[in-house]
Amino acid sequence: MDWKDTLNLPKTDFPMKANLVEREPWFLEFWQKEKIYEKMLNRREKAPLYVLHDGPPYANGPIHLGTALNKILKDLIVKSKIMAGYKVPFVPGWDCHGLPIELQVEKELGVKRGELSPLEVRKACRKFAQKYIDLQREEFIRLGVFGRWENPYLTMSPKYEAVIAREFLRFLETDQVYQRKKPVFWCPSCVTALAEAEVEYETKTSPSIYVKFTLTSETQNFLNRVLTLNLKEPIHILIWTTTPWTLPANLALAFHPEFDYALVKWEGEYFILAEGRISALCAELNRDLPKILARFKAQILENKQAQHPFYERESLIVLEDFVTLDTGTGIVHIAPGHGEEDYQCGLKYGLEIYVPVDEEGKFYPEVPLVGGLGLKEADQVILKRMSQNQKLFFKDRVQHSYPHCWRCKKPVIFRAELQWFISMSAKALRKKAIEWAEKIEFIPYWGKNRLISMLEKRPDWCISRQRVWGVPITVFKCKKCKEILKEFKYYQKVIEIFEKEGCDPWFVKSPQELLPENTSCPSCGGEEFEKEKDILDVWFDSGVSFAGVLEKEETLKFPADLYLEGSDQHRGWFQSSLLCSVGTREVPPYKTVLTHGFVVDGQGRKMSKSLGNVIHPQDLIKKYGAEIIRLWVSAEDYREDIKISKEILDRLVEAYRKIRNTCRFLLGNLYDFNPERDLVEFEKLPEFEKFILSRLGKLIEKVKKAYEKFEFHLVYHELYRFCIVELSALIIDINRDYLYCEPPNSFKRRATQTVFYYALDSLVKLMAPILSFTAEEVWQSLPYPREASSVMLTDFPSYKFELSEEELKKWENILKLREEFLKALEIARKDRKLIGSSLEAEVWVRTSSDSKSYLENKEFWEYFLMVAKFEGVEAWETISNFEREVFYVSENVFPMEIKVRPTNYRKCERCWQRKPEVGTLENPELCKRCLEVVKSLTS
RNA sequence: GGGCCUAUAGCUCAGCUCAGGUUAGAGCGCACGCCUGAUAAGCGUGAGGUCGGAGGUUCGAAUCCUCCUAGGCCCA
Repeated sequence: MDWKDTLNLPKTDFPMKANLVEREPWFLEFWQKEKIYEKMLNRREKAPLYVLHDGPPYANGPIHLGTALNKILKDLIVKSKIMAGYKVPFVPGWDCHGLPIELQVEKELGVKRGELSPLEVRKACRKFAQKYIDLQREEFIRLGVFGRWENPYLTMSPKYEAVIAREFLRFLETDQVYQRKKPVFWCPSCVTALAEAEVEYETKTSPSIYVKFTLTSETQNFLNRVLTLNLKEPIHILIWTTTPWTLPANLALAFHPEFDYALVKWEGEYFILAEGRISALCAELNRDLPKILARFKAQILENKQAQHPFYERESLIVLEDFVTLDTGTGIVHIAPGHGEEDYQCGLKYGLEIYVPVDEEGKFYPEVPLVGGLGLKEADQVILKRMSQNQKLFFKDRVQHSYPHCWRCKKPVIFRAELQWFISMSAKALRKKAIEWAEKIEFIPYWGKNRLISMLEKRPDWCISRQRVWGVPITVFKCKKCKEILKEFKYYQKVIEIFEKEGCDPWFVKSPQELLPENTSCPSCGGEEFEKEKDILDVWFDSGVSFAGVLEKEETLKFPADLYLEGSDQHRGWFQSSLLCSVGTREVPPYKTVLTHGFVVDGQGRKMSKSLGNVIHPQDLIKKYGAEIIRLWVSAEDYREDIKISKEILDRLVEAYRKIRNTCRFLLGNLYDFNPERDLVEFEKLPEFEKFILSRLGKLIEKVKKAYEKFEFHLVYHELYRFCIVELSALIIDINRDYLYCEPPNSFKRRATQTVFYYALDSLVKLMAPILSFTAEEVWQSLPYPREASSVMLTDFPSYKFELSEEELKKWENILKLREEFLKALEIARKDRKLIGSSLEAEVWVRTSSDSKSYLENKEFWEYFLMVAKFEGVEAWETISNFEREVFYVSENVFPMEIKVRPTNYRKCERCWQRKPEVGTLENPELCKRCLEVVKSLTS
């Protein structure tokens, strides 16, 4: 007879092979059709609200692993928080405006800036952004991310654009906005400002000149005194430049605060230059080493003056860290209107941001010497003048890398233009933001310092861009007196228009059409106005999302509980949001900031096309399914760089299979289990079953805590480990006999099933936020009535299952002893080939250790070790010696000795256990237990 | 060049900031063996680490300090 038919073998339709790639879409459809996310929220109608505000990704391409990581992390939080009892509405968003899209659109259309009307460009940009919003939305959904996808927030929607303008006006109203010149890349040939992305670096030949700035007599006297010299001849500060045309704009000379400067005599003249440049300069200029008359630090010269080389004007001596000893003389000529560092220096020393060059690269007519000239001509005139008046020390030509316009390919210049700024100091914005940052929770903790140190150092926020794909800086200026209209009442109408039509009208309507009727300048009574042409920095767009989303949506709240983005956003969104919120609401927009690192390859290097190590989420979905990406996100500690590689993915796939198979086994063995009917009370369970449940209780506790602290990698590790250790290696392996061989409704079997029931119920819920697809699949395969139509509509388990300290200690010991027996069995199996399965073994143990009392229950150990016979002995002399036996002395439990022998008992053909009675009963193939079971089945 | 961060077995992580103290742990993978009633499964045993490197503080450092190396993010 084939006894197999009398066993309770596992039954389930849940397949071993996941087939994620094909199966996932089915669950996506299920969640969508059943409106599961909506139901999750409805279940929590009265629950405490937890708002995770989505930082909008930029809508200009398909998602990459970084975007996927970010959204999945958010999804883990949304799902786990809901299952933990919160209401977590997630409104995804997109950042739609900005230069990168405008550039890509111009490229696609093959047009240059200004060739199309602003509205045409804006229309194309909107279409472009919408295309990628739709694409990314599908990709996010495919990853199993839940949220209000049908109605996301878009920074280009009319309502949102109106909010952006409205928030800008709040800054304007409160006098936190001002206009000031700032150098930008400028193409004189295209007559336009350029963004950094529009600049290409090419090799260019330029003049290389050394110019003398002679000390004023006052400064010279001062220096003589300080250095106790008495030089009558003039002393020159020597500078080097490759742009002679910037000399008319020179206002200062920068020294480094730390360098040693030398006063030298060179061919009868006196010069000041950095000591560290002397020898290099001598080589370059082919001169002898000069005599050093004195050394000094530049501090003594700070705020003194030198004479401009060709104007009746003085140049201020300043100190700057950016001066280097790589080239030049260690002294840098400063023209605040023509360079970024020069500009910063100008601000620091209160210099005018002086720009004598017009939009087409010509000097303004009133500029002495070079008025009306182009830059090249000006170079010549300046050089000629300086050689005439002996200020030109040396002249050469040099090849260097220089910025060029990406459109016309001609060299660009740095030229200061009027820009709009949000002041960090006017209303103490910087101070307030830092004070608030102190109170915000950062995960990891060091994010706080990072944000604060950036806030401390950041300059005023330049919010203007000379482009069209964005929200205009809504400012009217009186044509007559140039007064800015600041009060909101002048812009009421504009905002109303924006709310309905978006901000397109600003670009085409006249100020009269946009202003309220009969507006007159409050300052001079003028009735004609001009409107601002620049648009806002996109960081302002997303920075006010708290106003556009959190405050506008009834389901949300301001401030948010959590913002979660990559660590690059300390400079980006975290900062812009904080500034916008504190600047207009006096409070921060978030309570907690969580940052994650960046995705890197297996060696920890960033992904780049040139390294060829880029991994695309789309490929992973096709190969492994979204589930494996989700598992990857959970498994890696996101606070550091997040590695991904073939090996990591292989490991994850293994882990996935193990978890899946464990669930499958539990499912298969619960096929006839109905918790309502068959569940055994915890207190009535046998001790091993109770022990496993106590471990399950610990697991639940740990996992819920890990979710709470956003430590998902611990969730993954704990769940995975539990499947392997407590389930697969212990109770599944050991209690399989009860499941298969005992009568279906026996206590032993029901007790084991009870453990399985709790384990599966807990596992499927605890893993649902991460392995959403698989958890749902398991849930739909449960053989007993489900408490909800989707696992997503359940709560995290809260089973306790506590054991006493004493019992826990006992089990710690039992497991330790088990290891010793397994070692002895392994020697018998592997080294001596005495046994195969442990069921063929007999085990004797002799010990006088503390553990002795744990070893007294012979029946328990036979069952627990799955051996034919287990005996404790007082002395080895009491049992006879065998040829075929293993004698093992434990190294970890002292003193303990174990003997293992192959058994002589016959194998029960039904349960495969070796029992003494087999062969002596009415059915010679069976053991006593099986005989009874079989009888009960047939009766 | 500056600010912040990271570095523990082949892989993923514990332990390590504000709390230094037994032979540095886990799981996977690997090797070997077993099982064949979870079977493109399952079980067991074993081998893997100068805790990135070098100094220092200390009776004692993976843990505290300094420097260096490699890498990441943000700036210049």
